[in-house]
Amino acid sequence: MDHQATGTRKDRAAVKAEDVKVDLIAVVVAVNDGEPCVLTIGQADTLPSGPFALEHRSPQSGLRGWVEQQTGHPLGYIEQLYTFADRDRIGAERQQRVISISYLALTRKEQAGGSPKCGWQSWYEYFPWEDHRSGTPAVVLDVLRPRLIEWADGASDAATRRERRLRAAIAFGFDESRWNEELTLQRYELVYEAGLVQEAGIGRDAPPRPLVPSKSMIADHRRILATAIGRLRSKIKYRPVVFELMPPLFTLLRLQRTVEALSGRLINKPNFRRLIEQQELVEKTGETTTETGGRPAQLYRFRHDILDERPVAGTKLPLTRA
Amino acid sequence: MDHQATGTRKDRAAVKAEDVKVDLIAVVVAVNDGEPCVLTIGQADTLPSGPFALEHRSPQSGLRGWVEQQTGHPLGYIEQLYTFADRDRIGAERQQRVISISYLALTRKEQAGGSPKCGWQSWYEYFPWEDHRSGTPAVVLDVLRPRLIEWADGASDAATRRERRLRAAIAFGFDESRWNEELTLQRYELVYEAGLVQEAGIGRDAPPRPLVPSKSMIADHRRILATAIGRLRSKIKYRPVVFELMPPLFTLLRLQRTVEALSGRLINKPNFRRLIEQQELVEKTGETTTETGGRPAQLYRFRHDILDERPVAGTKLPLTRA
DNA sequence: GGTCCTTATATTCTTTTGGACTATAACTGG
DNA sequence: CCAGTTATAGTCCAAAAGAATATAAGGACC
Repeated sequence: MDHQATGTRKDRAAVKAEDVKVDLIAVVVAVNDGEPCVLTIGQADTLPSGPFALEHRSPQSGLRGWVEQQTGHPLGYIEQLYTFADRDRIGAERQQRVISISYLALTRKEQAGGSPKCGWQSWYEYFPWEDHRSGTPAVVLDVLRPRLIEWADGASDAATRRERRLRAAIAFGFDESRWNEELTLQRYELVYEAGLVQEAGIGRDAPPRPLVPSKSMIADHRRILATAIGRLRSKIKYRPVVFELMPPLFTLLRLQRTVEALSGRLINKPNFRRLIEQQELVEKTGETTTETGGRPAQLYRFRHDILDERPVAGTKLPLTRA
Repeated sequence: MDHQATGTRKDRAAVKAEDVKVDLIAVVVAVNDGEPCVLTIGQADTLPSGPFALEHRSPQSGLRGWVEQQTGHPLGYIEQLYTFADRDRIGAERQQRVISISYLALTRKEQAGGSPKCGWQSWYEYFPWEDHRSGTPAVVLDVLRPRLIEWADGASDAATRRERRLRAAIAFGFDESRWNEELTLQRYELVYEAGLVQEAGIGRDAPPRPLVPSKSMIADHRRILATAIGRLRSKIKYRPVVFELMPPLFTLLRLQRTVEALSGRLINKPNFRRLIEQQELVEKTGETTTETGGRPAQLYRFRHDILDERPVAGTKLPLTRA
């Protein structure tokens, strides 16, 4: 039992002396040319991060510092994501605790000239099964589905087999259930448990199952990214955070494409416009642009003052109903 | 600028040597006799907590241990709330970093015999302005409203005055805006900034403003509780977590009273029943009870299997519309 | 035993919302 | 000037959500 291992308050001095490391880690998101992107550093696929130091007033301010230093990008909107602190999440056997406080940050690519050592990666390179903008991707039907069924049926007892099949069906929308774009983390965990991604093999008796083609990340950064995607996909439905990703002036179609990029699914155009307009989140500037081809489009601007007036205003994708 | 103070990666050794303390802290919630309650320990109003130690596999398991040891209560549902880590959140001047990973846990009072050193406190004793079940409480209209306006008008420049008035109006639903029960944290922060709670005076030149009558908690535990309440009020709308607070068998009215206790507002009875029934979250047991007085009520049971079938099923209070 | 009170349960009506669809307008490029 | 492309406006319908009312079934009290 856990509580027998916790010790008493007298142990506190001993606890302090342990080797604890606290990291700040950022998932910086932008949408470039209709692709949702995440900021990475170095050669490997690594999220910007750095130790939480005593000089930092708050973790947020520390994070801003690290990201700006490592990537040259100033951060605007920041939101705490999750604190990862399980014992064997990093190195399996090292007697060291690594606590990572993760954050979701939203910016635009053009914000500043990035350093050479960082770059934007489409998040669908890490999660090719998450992009349903052109219908269900082939990798889901041809690769994931059979492998997951195989994994489910590989369980020793019938109850586990049933449970695994059910989880897979819900997460990926196999049987009657529909695709739910918010279940990014659950899907990643399934794929991980089934041993279908590279990082799943580390530190255990890896079954020689062939992998689902996708880019990996170091340590558990891919899990952190999955957490961020799920959170963002959920959040755009009830908070007007998309505008953090938009330039000052934009057309309604561009706004729609941005939301579609994030959610990974298409939206009905007239309904999207109606929703945006009736919420009064944006206002016309009077200017138009012909850069879109076809009839010139109105340029809109986000009404920043609305943030003060309405606390829970949302973008409300027309995706809600079952 | 923050990033100039962060140092480089070479500082890591020095960072490790710093005095960092990581705590786990729990907001354990139950609903007893129609009152939403939080579990506290000791004489003072203190949330159960303990240091995060290397023996703990995960923070969750560590938390379970501490709470069970300090209160005798085993925990069921646990969810990470927020990680508090600002520098001067505990002692003002000590050169020590305290990081608190906070969790929201849901149980029932009857779960087990609690230790003598712990007890349940109605959370409306800490937040008397949050209970709108009998209409807007007097303390909001008679005390908070005038004091907050006074505080807003005390600002030096006109812009700040306007902004403060607006924030107060939105958070408390003063002018045209309606009461939004999810804004618990925003309201606490306003009350805190205005110096109307006891703990606001610590470590700064406290203005001699009379306080709003309410119970306080040690350190920043009241803020953590506010965070938990807001999160829970939001969550019951889209996830069936209320049932963690219910006994195995219950009547629909009791379920409604529980939701009302949490959200702090009344719900239309027929609509609530319809909503619950059409979602198929519960099933009749066939048994009835006469303990409610009046016509005997059907006893229902939560359909636990629904959790496997539908990921995003919610309780959906009839509170959504503006 | 009947009356009244209490609570449970069923039903109706109406407004609002959100999803699908169609039509028209305005520009570009050949 | 015609085809193609995109922008914008409007209609229709089904589902959801709010409010209110009616009926059922027990207990308490006289």
